[in-house]
This record gives sequence, C-alpha cells and structure tokens, in this order.
Amino acid sequence: MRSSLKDVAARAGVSVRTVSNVVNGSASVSEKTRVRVQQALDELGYRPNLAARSLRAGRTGLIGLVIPEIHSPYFGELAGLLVEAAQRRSWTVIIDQTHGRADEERRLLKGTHAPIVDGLIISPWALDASELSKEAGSTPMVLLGERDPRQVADHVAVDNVLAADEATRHLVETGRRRIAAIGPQPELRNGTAEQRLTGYRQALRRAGLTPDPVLEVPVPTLHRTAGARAMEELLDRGGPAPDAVFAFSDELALGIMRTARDRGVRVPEDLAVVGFDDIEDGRFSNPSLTTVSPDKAQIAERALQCLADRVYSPGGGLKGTVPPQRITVPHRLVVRESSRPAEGGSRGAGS
Amino acid sequence: MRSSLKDVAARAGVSVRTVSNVVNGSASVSEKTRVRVQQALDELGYRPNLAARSLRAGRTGLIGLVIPEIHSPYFGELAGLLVEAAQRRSWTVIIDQTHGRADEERRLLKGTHAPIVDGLIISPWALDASELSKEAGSTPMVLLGERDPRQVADHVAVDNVLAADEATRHLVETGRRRIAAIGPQPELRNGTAEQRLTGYRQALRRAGLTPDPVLEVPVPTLHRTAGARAMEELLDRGGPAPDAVFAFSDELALGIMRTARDRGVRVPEDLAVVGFDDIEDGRFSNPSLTTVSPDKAQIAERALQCLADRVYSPGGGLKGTVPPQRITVPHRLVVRESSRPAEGGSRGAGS
DNA sequence: CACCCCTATTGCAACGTTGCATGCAACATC
DNA sequence: GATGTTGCATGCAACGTTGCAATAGGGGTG
Repeated sequence: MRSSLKDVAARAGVSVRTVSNVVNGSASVSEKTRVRVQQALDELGYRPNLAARSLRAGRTGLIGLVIPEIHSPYFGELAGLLVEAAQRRSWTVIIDQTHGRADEERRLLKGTHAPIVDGLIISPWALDASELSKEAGSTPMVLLGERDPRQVADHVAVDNVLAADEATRHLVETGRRRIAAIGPQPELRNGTAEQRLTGYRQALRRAGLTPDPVLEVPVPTLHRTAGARAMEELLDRGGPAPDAVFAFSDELALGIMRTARDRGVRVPEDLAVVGFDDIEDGRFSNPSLTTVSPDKAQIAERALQCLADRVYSPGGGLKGTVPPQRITVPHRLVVRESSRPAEGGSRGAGS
Repeated sequence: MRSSLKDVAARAGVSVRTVSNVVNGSASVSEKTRVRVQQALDELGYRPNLAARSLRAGRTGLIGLVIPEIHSPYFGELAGLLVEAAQRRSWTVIIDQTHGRADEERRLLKGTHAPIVDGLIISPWALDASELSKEAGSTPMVLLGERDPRQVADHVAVDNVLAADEATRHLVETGRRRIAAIGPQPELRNGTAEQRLTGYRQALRRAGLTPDPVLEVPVPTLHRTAGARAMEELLDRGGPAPDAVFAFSDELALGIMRTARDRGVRVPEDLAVVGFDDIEDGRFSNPSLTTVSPDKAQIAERALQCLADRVYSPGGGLKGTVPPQRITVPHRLVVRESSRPAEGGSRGAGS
C-alpha cells in the first residue's frame, strides 16, 4: 500500500499539514522539523497522490495531444518531442488519435474521452477554425499547423506558403519545367494543403510558368499509398510526363518514388521529387529525399509554452485576457538525392 | 465551470447518490427517475470528475505504456493500436519513453513520473527480468517482447527463435550461403536479440552451414543509422562478402540497404535482405523489404486483456493469486523484393 | 511587565465521487 | 392485520490533499 501524508506525519511526529508544507515548501518550516520529516518521507518512499492533489487544486498535470495518427512518422516524431518537452515541465501527455475524422475531432474537443486535461494541443485535420471554436470547451488550446483566420486559439506552425514556394523554386532552379503538385486535399477543411498549393503556384508564376491543373493531383490522405496512387493516376493521364513533383508530405513522396520505380521512371534523372516534413525515412530512402524540414523541436517547445501561459496565468483561460498567439517556427529546405541535378547521376540509381 | 453531481441532483430534484446511480447503473433506479436525471445530465453536459472518482475508487482509468521511443516506426504502430484497444475498454494510455536507458526504465517502473496508473505495459530494453521484478512496485504489469525466465509478470511476444529461424531458412532456400546477422545487442539485458540470434544459428546449422562469427555484427541500437554503419563495417572487414543479411529489425534493414546502395551492392541480386517487424516503410522502400510480420493488433489486444484481468479481479494484483501468463502471438514471413531470387530481377533495381 | 509581532505549527473544511447502511413505501405471504 | 420481502431512494463518511484561519511559543520593544 502506498503511504500518505498521514502515515508520514505519524512517523515524524508532526501534523499532516506540516508534512504537506515540507513537500511543497509552501510555508516556513524549521530546519529541525524539515530534516525529521524529510527522513520519514524517504523511509516511506512517499509519492503524492495525484488524484487527491488535482481534486483539490483543480489541475491534473495532464495535457491532451490530439493528432491524426501516432504511427505516422511525422506525428510520431512530433509526439515524442512533445512528451519530452512536457516532462521537463512535469506534465504528462495523453495522446488521442482522430484518424482525420471530423466526428473524432469533435468528440475529443469536447473532452469526452479525457475529461481531465489541463490543456489541449490539437492538430486539426477535418475541422476548420470556425467549427473548432464552436466545439471547443473552456480548456486552453493550442492549434498546430492550422491557419486559423479567426484567431480562436493560440497556434504554432511553419510558414507553409513560403516553404512551398521555396521547395518549388528549388525545382525550377535545377532546370525542371513540368512540375506537379501532389497533395491538395479539397475535402478537408484544414487549410494546410491549401497554403502549400498557394506557395507552389506562386513560385511557378514568378518563374514564368503557368500552373497547369492537370499537374495538381488531389489525394484522400497524406499516406504513402495515396502518393503511390496519385502518381499512377498522373502518369496514366497521358500527355507530357512531369519532370518533377512537389509532394505535400514526405510520406506521399515515398509512395510517389515507389510508383516511379515500378513504372521505370528514374529518380532524380527523369523525375525530381521534393517532400515536406523531413521524416527519418526520407533520410534513408533510396534515393534519399529532398524535403522541407520544419523545426519540430521548436514546434513542441512553443506549443507547450503557450499552454503554460494560459494554464498558469490568472486570466489565461481560452476566453481569458491573454490574446491568442500566432507563432511561426522556422523551416529549411534540405536537398538530397531525389532532386539532385540530372548530370551528376552516377550514384542516382541502383544499377 | 463544469457541473458536478450536486448540480445535476439539484436540477433533477433528487439526491446526489441517485444521480451517481444513474451515471453508473450501479443500483436499480425507476424508469421515471432515470429519465428525469438523464435529462438533467444532458442539459448540464455532465462529465464525471476523474480525479474525484479515482481518489474514491483507487483507480484512475489510466494505463502507462513504457517503450523506448514513440517515433520509432514499430513502437509507433504498436502504440497506436494499444491506444485504440484501450479506448474500447474506456482506458486512457499515457506514453513514456525510455530511449533504451536503464535509469529511465527504473524510474518509470517505480512510478515516479505517473504515480497514478492502474497498470503498466512495458517493453523492457535495458533491464533484464530479474531487475525488472526487483524494481517493480505493486502495479500490475505486462511485459512485451521479453523472455522473462522467472515469470515475474505476464508477458506477450512472438516466438522470436522460431521467427528468426524461418527468416534465415527462407534465405537458405533461395540459394544464399554467406548469410550475415545484423542486430545482436550484447550490451542489452533484454533477451530479444539473443533469441533471434539463436534462431538464426539454428537454421544455419540445420542447413549444414556453420555460423561464422565474422558474419554476426552487433549494433548499439536498432535504428537505421546503426544498420548503415554495421553494414559498412561488415563490408570493410574484407574476406568474401555476404550474399544475404538477416536484420533484427526493419529499421536496421533499411539502413543496410542504404549502405548497399552507396557501395554499389545490388539488392537483391548481390545481397538479399530480410528484416523484422513489418513496419510500413518496408512496404514502400526501394526495393520493398522482406520481413517477419508479428501480429501487432493481437499483441495490443492480449496485453490489455492481461492487464484487465489483474486490475479488475480481486486477487489479480501482481503479487496476487492469478499466475503470470505467457502469451505467444502469431507471426508470418512476408516475402517482398529485397529477397526475391536473383534470376527474376527485371524489376529488381531501378535501372 | 504588558504588549505586539513574527515564526512555526496545527486543525478544520472542502474538492467530487462512491461504498455502506439505512429509510421508506408498496406489495406479497402467512 | 402483522410480518417479511423487494424496489427504490437517501444520508453519511471517507479517499488524500491543500487553503484558510487560528494557535502556541519566543523574542523584542516600549
């Protein structure tokens, strides 16, 4: 059985309240008493009962992380970083998966599943900002990667338009002309794909190229299979083949390269590929993948900082006095084999 | 402010206790009362306060999942499945990462970080079974992928010896003779790598081949980089090159294939590769990866079942009356491009 | 020597929930 | 009609913690 403050108090010969004071340092305690109590604490291996503490204090030390899928490489890496950043603040993270489904997102926003979190970090997928604000309770909330025009909550993201622009420009600068974009998701209310499409078109126009609707291939998800299928579709459309693809996620890009290989299209000689997210697989894929690398550690850190500001400041609740923050984290383009200029292709394909 | 049982009781004109009964269905309530209370519950949007409930009941509905890394593909997929299986039982999962470090494993076993979980599912890495039992508190515990000779807790795993044997046999049967094993981890107390090595040697001997220590390459981790480095080391050792590799994880295998490509070694023509875990990357890698596929969904389901048996049965505690279970889940060998016989290599390399 | 202030310590109450025991009515049984 | 039985509803207490207010002692000051 775990020992409580009462047990420790009995052993040290003091009151329960004094033990509590020693544990929390919340009031002045004489050196002599502190030492005796501390010894009793150690001997009994006292651990505070979180349930009782949070019942009293109204805080649980738990925060919810709502993401589409844990096992997706991008969200997996992000979740790992968040868990660690939370640990540094003595917070514990509860992870919930939505699978990109609107009803799941609604359910979790209402706190159905975890009625106990102090705050939420959510990566919205199916819901747009206005619906988010409607469904949200009074729990402090941070949005990841959502444009959020109404500023309903704090949000942390890279500059998607700029990043997509840079990725596309890189393809243009290495001599590509028929550059496809795989990844628009017209069915989702989340604005991320839209922003990347904007950046892509913007870069094309600046280079004097006209965006071609045939080269913009929508996908149902950002998974590898979706990328593979979209690439098949693109090749089967006939007409001049693309000489480059900007994929809205690394997973899509990996699926695209898979199809390229199956169809005998060489990467990067016949087709340059750029992804987005900088997941670990891309560093070891064959060929290795050029990608936009968001600073994930900083995303995690800043998101938690936002939450901390709200949870611990007096007027910090979602409807409180602290105005919603809008934080842009840095990114950079990492050039690897999948988009290297064609002439240096001696190491380009495995033959 | 969130409403409590008291608020609901006041609104429905009944006692607090009756509302509690309606919520939990724990005692008989007349149809008329139930309807009235239910309406009040809905109107106020009542959500039980987990802190209070668990303070009273001594249960939190939280279970801890202790794994080396969330962002590793294998554990990511497993974590996702566990979270879902837990949800079906109205449990919430808290994930903790150990990074394979012994001190982290010890810390989490003692419940330092999450003093509130009803049970633990742990994938031990650095600690062996005897140390696990020493450090463990009284929290019910399920071990994943650990041999556990002393039967200190329930454990769920595939038959690693058999699986490694089958993987190696497959390489032998497709004509390979110098088969390397990359993945032994002599520094870790976890027995998994050891079992896979046993299965590997066993299959070699049955085929009349003598295990060659030069072909057994230890690694510090199971990551891609470690696989890449181990392969470099193996190739640099001189002597006849291996014509196949059995990697103890898919991640290692992907790193190995990366090095093969960098060194101009063709997979599968010059080198067949088999991995372990069946992570998604392997299905889309180039070439796609032959692997041992453990039934991950079943691992998740059975692990939770074990925990449920202990948490909810009277004598179920770790030191209780229920004897430790030892559950073996099925696996199968999935043959893909990386080990296809050399003669059918028209789709084998990207040239 | 009375007074006050400051430090160290304490007791009480409350957070929201559920286990246990009890109350109360209606109904069946003898 | 008295007694037992059943179905339903309630009140009290307790889980472990902390906020608040109060108390006891010790030393300094007027």
